[in-house]
Amino acid sequence: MKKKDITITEIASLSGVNISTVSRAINHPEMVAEKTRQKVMYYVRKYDYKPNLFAQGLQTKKSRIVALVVPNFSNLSFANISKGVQERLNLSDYSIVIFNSHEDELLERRICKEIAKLHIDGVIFASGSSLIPPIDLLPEDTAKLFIDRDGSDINVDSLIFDFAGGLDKAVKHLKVRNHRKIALIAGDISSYTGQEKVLTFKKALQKHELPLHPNCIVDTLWSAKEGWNATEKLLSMEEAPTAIIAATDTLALGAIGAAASREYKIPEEISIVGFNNEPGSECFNPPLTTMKFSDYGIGNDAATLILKRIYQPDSELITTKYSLEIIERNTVGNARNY
Amino acid sequence: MKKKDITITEIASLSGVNISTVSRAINHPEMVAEKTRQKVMYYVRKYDYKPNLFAQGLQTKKSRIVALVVPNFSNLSFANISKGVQERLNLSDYSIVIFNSHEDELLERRICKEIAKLHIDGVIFASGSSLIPPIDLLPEDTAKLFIDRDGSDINVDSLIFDFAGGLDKAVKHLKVRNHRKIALIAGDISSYTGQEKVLTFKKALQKHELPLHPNCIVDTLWSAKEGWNATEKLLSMEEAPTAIIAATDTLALGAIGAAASREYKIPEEISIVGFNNEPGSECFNPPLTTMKFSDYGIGNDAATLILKRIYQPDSELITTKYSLEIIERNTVGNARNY
DNA sequence: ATGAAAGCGCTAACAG
DNA sequence: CTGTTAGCGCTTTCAT
Repeated sequence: MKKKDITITEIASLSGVNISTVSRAINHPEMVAEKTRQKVMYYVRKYDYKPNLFAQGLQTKKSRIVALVVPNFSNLSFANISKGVQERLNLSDYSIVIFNSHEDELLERRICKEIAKLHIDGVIFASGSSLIPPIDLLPEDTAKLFIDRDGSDINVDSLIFDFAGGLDKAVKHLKVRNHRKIALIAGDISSYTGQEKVLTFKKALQKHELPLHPNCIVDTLWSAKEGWNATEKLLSMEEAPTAIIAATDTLALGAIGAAASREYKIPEEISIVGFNNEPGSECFNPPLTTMKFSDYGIGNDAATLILKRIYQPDSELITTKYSLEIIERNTVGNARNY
Repeated sequence: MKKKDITITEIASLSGVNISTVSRAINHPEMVAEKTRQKVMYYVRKYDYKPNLFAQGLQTKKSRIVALVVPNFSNLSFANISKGVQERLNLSDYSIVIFNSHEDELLERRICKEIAKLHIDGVIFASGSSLIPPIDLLPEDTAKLFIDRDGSDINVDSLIFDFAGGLDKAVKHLKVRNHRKIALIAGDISSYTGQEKVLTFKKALQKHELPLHPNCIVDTLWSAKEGWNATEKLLSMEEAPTAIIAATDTLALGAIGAAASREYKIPEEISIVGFNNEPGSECFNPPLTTMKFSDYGIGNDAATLILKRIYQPDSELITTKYSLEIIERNTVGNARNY
């Protein structure tokens, strides 16, 4: 298959028209006589003409590529999000490329530079890492969107989860089952968003008239191992909590493992609730009770929104909040009465 | 930051030389007088000049981008592989973009077309899905590489795992512990590679003088849920196997969940071995005994190899096999004696 | 060692 | 409605 790609010039001479007419027939069909258009498109299809992205980009400064930047693959809701983005984008003949920053600040900066270099039209940052993405490294006219991080103060569209609402539901769910000492494995709280999570948790406890015990909010990164370690810490306290809320299912996976390894019966002796309903959490041992959002839907919305921002850079700033619903499985039980 | 990128022309006039000299100073330093070069590079650095990829690509037909195509994010070894690829590539000033085919044949084809359109220089296909990647959709001069799939027959470099060797070790490990009835959750066996896996398993059993029981090889996809379902099937047999080998840790996660939900004690009543040592499997309940390869190392090698192929398209075809080592954790025990 | 000039494939004025 | 033309920013002959 050495046959090199067919160019607009060749299509033009085949159709017996000028190259600019071919260009118009493709990009602005309404500017071309129906008959000419037909003729041109016939050859376009026959030879499967594809515009050369380099040439097109050189001219238009657009690549028709959107990037999705994720901090890791461990938070498996990213898989569904990416699928949602993918399918929506394909509908509009855009491509999606994924970058994994591996929760590394330097790498994230590097990625932004690459994105700039590739003249990518829009970037979706999926949260997880502690930092505000270095969007200053991106051209101003690159569309930007945050998932799970509020960018309204820096003029970036955002799709955020109602973590507060979810936490409230989770706490309530636990309180009804007699839990009085609830701990939070918070993920990364070094950031502003992280701090907000802590605040949110405190408020939820307060609202439900539950005490906040010292050391019951533990700061971690995002791997299962981190969840394990946090749980070790929690369960070795003099009076261990009877329930643990983990900020992600992956964290909860580690929490379950650690609790079980200490011979805690789940959910009889310790209750655990996760967040995100990541693929696989229905298969944990035991299956995880978790807070679910529509990951695929969010991906879809994200793609729709970024396209809108690409086409209409000055349209109104959007911040959408997604609610979380509890999925009851087998990691929550009743706390023993005192 | 509206300031548009600085171009080679501007650098040229700043340095008082012709643009072609600037181009040479950057791309072929040896062709330029040391002094001129210094002068040019001074301005290059001062204004952080970056060549325009579109213009460069239009000329050279190269993008300095390598794509990594994965079938899912569930097999978490992809995370480490991607990191290995990333870091090696960055060293050579190449970018990596990731595509997720979501185990969808159509999507995979679409992705290949996008890769062609983007004029990506090299593509690394990480296995998992059942099919041979549609590399015929890629230009002939795009470097290609398979991970975990043998492409030697179609002239593609491959990095493959010694699955046979790993399986042999796993079977032996189990046999020593008195297991006589061992089942395999095989992942997808509809493909050639899959069939080979089945054969391999049969051989391993034979070698260790173990019987192959009917229905003890189960064909699945790659999600945890699939592992769960397979295990349900296995454990509901009249005489259930005492040990299960799962082709990936994710599959094993489901296997553990299903076994536990049927009140099997792990590892006392059922032993489970995974493959790949995916991040998180050390935190399963109980922590998973699994077969490990150097995922980061493979990613690194993959990047090195694809770069070589890009620079020297006609260099000798390479097929490297990576061995697997067992990591003993807590999911394997002794089978009861009969 | 350096400059001049052609051209990669495409889009978008500008004419007609 | 269509053709002509001028670049987009860069690399690479071909001269000098």
